Amino acid sequence: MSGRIRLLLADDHPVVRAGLRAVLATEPDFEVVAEAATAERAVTLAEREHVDVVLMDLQFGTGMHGADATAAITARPDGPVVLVLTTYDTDADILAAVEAGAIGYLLKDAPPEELAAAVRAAAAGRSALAPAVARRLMGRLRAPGTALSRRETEVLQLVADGLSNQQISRRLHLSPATVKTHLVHVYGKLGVDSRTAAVAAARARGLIRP
Amino acid sequence: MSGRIRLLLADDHPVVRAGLRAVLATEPDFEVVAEAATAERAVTLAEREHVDVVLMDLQFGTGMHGADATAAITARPDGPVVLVLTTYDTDADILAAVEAGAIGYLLKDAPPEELAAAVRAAAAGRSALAPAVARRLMGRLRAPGTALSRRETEVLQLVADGLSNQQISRRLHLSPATVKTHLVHVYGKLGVDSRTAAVAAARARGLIRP
DNA sequence: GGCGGGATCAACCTTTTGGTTGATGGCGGC
DNA sequence: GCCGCCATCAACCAAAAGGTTGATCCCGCC
Repeated sequence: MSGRIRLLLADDHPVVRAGLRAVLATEPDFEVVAEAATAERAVTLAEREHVDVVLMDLQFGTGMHGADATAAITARPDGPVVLVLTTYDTDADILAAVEAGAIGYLLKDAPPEELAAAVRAAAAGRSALAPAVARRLMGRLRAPGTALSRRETEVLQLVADGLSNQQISRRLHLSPATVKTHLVHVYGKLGVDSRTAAVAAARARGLIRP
Repeated sequence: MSGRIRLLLADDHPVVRAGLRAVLATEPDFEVVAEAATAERAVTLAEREHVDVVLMDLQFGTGMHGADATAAITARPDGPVVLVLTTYDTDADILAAVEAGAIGYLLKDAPPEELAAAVRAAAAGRSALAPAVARRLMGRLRAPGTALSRRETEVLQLVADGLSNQQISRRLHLSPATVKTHLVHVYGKLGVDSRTAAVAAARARGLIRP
């Protein structure tokens, strides 16, 4: 194994970047070589600097999303691996990050030791998932039949936006009966029995946009 | 002016605590004397240690909410002042913190200088609000007739969580008729005519937690 | 002391939703 | 070709939610 593991921190919060620096500085085999306050800057730095692992937030205040930056970085051959480090663990976020090529997914409340272990795993090409995240992925694999269809998700999103069945039927050029049918199926899959509960459950699972 | 400003950091994320420590350590007149990973511990430490300013997060993974801890700390005479430092800027959070007695409200994406300035202001008994927060409070003062009452917000939050009127009435020890009355008032204030639309509108305006 | 707003509840009625059953057509897999 | 899943629609009934009117109590304010 060659020298120290070279890290790039990508997070829009100065406090979080300082915290990561401080936490990672206690590990002698780590070296933080760059910081990025935006996703765009992270992509630039990842290809310009010699970096082994990128610690990537998903939500940036403005501009590119962390998942898009992850895709851009991992698309390059011989590029660094990307370890996602975020506050949220919704299905939508996790899936987006995994599909973008992230090698690991950590939550920001992780203790420092777990963080260090995940960075070493990522640098060695091994995957690193927070326990809560792993549980979510497992649950999704175990119960694939409960995934909402495209149309069901579309209808549910409009419900979350506050539309009535009739408004949804007009918006999607459907009969009100069809909207009701879709919703009844959604209720069954989510284990709820009202539109507001369905929206809450879908939000909690990250099935619709926040 | 007496000695250095003594600080207590209350946040459930180790990385954020380390970041605050690192950022505040660059100010020679600051001294971080304690850290708390839970709101309960923050209350204990705030009365046991000699502390001037508490930097308080609002959301803790489990247990007491930061606003409740703030209320408990500021209820004591000669206690420290509480400066709320959180990621969110919804009306509900801001109002809860202000009513709990917080002297300031900062967002975690604040640059270090702003953070330091706010701490000094708080220590001197002056209020410190992030610009986005101040804007929200102004907007609320300009349109007071449309502001939701405490009870209305409480009911609406439970609606957003997916509860039926009957479940809400049981949860809050109310009659179902009262829940309906509150909601009708909410619909009028928000300009909507259904519970799902009310939740969507309240979310868009930051009246309930995301 | 009155006035307004908040919080509480009741009765009544209309509209919307939820739940069920059933039916049609398309599409992909074994 | 048949089966399962998705998408579409209909009719019917029961339950929940929305809308109105009206009432009581308490509190802070001028």
